[in-house]
Amino acid sequence: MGTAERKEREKQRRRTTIINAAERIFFSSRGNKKTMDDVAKRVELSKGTLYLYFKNKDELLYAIAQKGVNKLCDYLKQSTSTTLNGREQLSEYGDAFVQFVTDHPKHFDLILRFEILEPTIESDMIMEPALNLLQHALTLGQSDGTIRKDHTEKELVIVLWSQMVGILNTIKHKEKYLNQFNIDVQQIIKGHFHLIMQGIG
Amino acid sequence: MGTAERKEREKQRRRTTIINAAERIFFSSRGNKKTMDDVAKRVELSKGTLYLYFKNKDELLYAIAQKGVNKLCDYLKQSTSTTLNGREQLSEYGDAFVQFVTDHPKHFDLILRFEILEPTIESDMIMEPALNLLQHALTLGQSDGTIRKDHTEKELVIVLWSQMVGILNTIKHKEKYLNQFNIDVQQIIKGHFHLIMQGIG
DNA sequence: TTCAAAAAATGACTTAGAGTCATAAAATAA
DNA sequence: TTATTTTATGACTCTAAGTCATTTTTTGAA
Repeated sequence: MGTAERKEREKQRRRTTIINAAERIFFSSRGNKKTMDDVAKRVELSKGTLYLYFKNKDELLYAIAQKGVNKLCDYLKQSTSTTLNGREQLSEYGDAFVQFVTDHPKHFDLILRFEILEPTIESDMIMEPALNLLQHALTLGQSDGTIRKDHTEKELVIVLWSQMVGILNTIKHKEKYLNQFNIDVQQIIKGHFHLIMQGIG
Repeated sequence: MGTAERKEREKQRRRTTIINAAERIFFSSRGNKKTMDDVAKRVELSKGTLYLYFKNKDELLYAIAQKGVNKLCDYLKQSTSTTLNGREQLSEYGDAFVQFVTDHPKHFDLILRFEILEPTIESDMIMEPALNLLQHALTLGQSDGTIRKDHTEKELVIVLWSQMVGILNTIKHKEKYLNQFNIDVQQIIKGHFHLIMQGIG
């Protein structure tokens, strides 16, 4: 009988339930309700049970962040077009990315968190799936001559993504400073893209 | 009589003593000795006293990070030369910065921490003094024609520094990932500088 | 020199929240 | 029906930051 299989499915379903409850808790702007106890209460399980499904709080957050990366990949796939050269495709991906951040700021914050914090999860390159998509544009550009060839696609994709993380980190954490100097966030993003598109060719 | 002045000086001296002790504690690679209790023990004061001199742990860390920024400014000043054009000066500053990070990795880690973490200190742009130096090179370059003028110096300096933070963050936190793909850190830094120097002109 | 007031220092205590584990309840299968 | 395995529970432990009533030291006027 397929008891084991059914149990496995139930386990997965419960895991998903926990992730969704946690998402609502962690993404709520309501004050300080962000503890595992809060999640447990929300999902109507005991705290101990949460720790049967997730090794620790970080693993739970990581699972939520992964959902975000999947969403981002959808955005990127959507903006993929065979009519574009590598350079144009890269630019499209940049726009799609900004759109994703605009549409799902909380998910993006969480992804940023895992880009930025001391790695707590073993296999920790949460963006990998999205980076692989980006890399296609670079490979394409290198073969159609629209992107420089003095660095490998892998190197370039890491440099580009790292720079992007830096820019978005500043936008998120230095809002006060930017305001203080009347610096427009849109201008920063534009400036970044201008530099990159000129530098990449 | 100058009692008040003397007291003020003693207060400053004690503050410095605490900062130095904390630096040795926080920068020690030895296991887990990184608590305020550990600092208190080291400096031979009670924990309560630490909180008379620093509002919280973060303020103490911030003071250490500021020492690091001062050191970095020394590096930048050292590499300033009137014989260079803006673009060349910028490049020199890049090298000086890498040298600083090499010489003082722990200080740099702490600076990065304040660039990256949710702002806990009110006036939170710890790098400001160093950014002002960088900005001189940009201003110079914009007037001698070696640096693009379609963005203000302030915008450019923020974009450049943010990108740099992103790159260094990746190097620090994604070491495993980079190794996994046999990616050389030096190549990443070079790639970054190549892109920037081409993009900035 | 004396001594009351002010300033500085103390460390036991409180707090918050992550993570644990002995125990109990539920599900399984013989 | 019942022994065994799986899943769930929540009271408890642990850690480290931050507090505060009390004590000690310093100050300066008499």
